[in-house]
Amino acid sequence: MIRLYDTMAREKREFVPADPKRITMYICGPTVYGRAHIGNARPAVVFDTLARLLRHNYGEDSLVYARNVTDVDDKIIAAAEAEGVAPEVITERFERHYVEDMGALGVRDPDIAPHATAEIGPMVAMIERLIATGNAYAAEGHVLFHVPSDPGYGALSRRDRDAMLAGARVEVAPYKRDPADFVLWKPSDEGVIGWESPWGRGRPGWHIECSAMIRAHLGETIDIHGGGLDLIFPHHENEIAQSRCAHDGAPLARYWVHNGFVDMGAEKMSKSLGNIVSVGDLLEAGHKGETLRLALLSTHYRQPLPWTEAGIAQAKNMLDRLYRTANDAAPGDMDEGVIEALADDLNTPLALTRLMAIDDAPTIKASASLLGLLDQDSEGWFRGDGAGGDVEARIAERAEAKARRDFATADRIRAELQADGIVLEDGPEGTTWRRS
RNA sequence: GGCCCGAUGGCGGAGUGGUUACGCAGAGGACUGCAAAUCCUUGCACGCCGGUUCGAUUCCGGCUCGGGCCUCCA
Repeated sequence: MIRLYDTMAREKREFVPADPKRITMYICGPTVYGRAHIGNARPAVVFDTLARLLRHNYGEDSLVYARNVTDVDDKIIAAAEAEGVAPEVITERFERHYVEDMGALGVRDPDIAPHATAEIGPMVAMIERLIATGNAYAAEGHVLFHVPSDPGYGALSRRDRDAMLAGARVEVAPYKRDPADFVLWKPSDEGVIGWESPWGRGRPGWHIECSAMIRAHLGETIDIHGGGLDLIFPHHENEIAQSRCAHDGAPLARYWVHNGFVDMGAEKMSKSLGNIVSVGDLLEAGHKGETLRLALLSTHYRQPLPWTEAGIAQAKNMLDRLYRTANDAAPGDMDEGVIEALADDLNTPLALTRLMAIDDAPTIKASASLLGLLDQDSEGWFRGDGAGGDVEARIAERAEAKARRDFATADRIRAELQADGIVLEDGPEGTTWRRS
């Protein structure tokens, strides 16, 4: 039995899929206009882990996991203009980076990765439907969702109308009937990416993209909808309103799952503050993707995650130990304790603790796969792909020195290799090496 | 200002109405020519003030501090 904390209910609920043979999960994916930072990586890793757990419990083919790519957006348009290139140049470049970076973190590709620009038809259709039901209206080339037309609005974020208006920090556009109304479609100027529509040439608003793609690929009501907790309002609230109103009241998702933030000290990590750490930078700095993944999983997904060098080092040390113990064992049976921890609202810290406590190599190997860890063999982990160079020759040289009890020479060789990041370990079977 | 979330040892972090995990780092020991790895041992905590209770880190209230959202930021 899997339990998940449902943001809508604000409590852990037993997860009961509508159809155990076809579980549907949708995660808000990246807007591809820049390199993914470690905070962007958290939901990708968290929901990848949830997907692994669901597949383990219900069967490999039981899950349909969709993660979209937002490839039409004002920030993309701005980035393209700044570089003087077409938007596709930007979106293709950063989607490629995103896939590479997430791959390095052991994130499997979702089953479906819908692109907003390829789904304009369904979006227009949903907007037309919302106009027909009286939940939306066209004004000055825009189409807006009329929030007061949906009495259920605000249930996920638990805010009432007054609270929303009290804190509004954006000037209300004159064409809005109500200050809370949000854009479904907006006009595109000459030269800006756009599509013909019943309301003129334009482009979709962000929220309608997800609603329409969910409807097109997964259906009217899905089992799990996930994303970062900053998306609760307005993004997910708006998705809920659009989808419910367009689907005769059918709820959009049965479970809402949100991950917490990664923080760098006291400050929120954001591009505007310039204190971001991109996954690419971390990998370039020599950290392995698997280390970053473990660091991301060492805190429960709903808790804020402090991102520090010490935390990365700890994750690396833990993996060293796990790889030593697991050696190159073939996966055996999974540990029930690990499964149970994950099944309790994805308690990855507890699962990791239990993983560390296992002393049977095949069990470690199998259990780690649920967490997306220990995916390579130990030699790959400790030595990497790079050739050992003359390491073996130096080891032989040192063995000769040791044989004649010339420890000064032996220690000098060991120190020289150490300086190159090569650690020697003398064992009963002779000397082995690894990268530090 | 409104809504929401959090506060555990040097760091990370789980969990619990009563004997308080575990990991990383540190210390001591074994092993080693010396190391490394491994094994053994080990110190260190539940933000503050009240309340409920035989008993609270755990439940309730207040406070302080921190974080998030408040119209397109994971």
